[in-house]
Amino acid sequence: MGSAGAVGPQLSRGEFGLLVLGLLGRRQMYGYEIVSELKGSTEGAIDLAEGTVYPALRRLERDGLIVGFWVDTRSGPRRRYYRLTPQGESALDEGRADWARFKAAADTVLGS
Amino acid sequence: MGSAGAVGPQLSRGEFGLLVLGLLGRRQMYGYEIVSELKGSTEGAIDLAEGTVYPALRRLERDGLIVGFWVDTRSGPRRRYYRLTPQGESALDEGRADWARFKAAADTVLGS
DNA sequence: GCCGATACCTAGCGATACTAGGTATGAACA
DNA sequence: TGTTCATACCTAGTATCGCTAGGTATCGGC
Repeated sequence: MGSAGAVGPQLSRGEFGLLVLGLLGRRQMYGYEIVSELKGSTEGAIDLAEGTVYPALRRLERDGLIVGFWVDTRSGPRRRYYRLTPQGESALDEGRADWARFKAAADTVLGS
Repeated sequence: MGSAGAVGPQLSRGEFGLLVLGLLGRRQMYGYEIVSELKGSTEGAIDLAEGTVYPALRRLERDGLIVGFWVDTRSGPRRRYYRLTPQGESALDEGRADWARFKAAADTVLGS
């Protein structure tokens, strides 16, 4: 699934997971950073709660799409950074394609 | 809610409801028609199950965004048509704006 | 009379997004 | 010293959603 099926199921459920994946496709990041980066880079249009992001990261790691590792800091609590696995890169590619198709389809329906 | 908040919550939960609303913004339709119309006009990219569409229609009606009415047919079972209420039109406008913002934000994140 | 296409509906399941908390670290300041 | 703040992580519980997998009913054609 993912590449062949209709977009609906993919995007409706793993939508935000895909966005997290997209961020991690640029560079490795930690959860708290992802929350503020998402909000900042989208001018507040996408403002996910921590309670959304942390479980999403766990699911992505559970599914083998990302790997996490602890990094100690000089100031403040340690951070758990994540980066994409090869599987994650593939999933991101598929996700981007799914997103493009869904976007086009939704635009057709919404008449934008 | 709707106009002011971040797009995420709106779209992730009412996403398909918005698409149904978008179809009904063009003309009144009945459930079964919506299913095939969605699939057809998006070339299969959006293929919602009946078990998705009928409950969505009930929610939209419950929320006052659409109204349904039975129409007898000469051939086959009767149909329940739906059309937008004034509230539904406003919600569709807001939904389109939300969609545009979310689309732009997601494109930024996904780098498309 | 039976089958297929149409057209509606729902219970139950799995998954998600969010709320509303909680814990812990280190810096700044009095 | 100790209190507060920003950082940074986590999770239980709740509401809701999309889907599966059924079910019912109407009408035309054979």
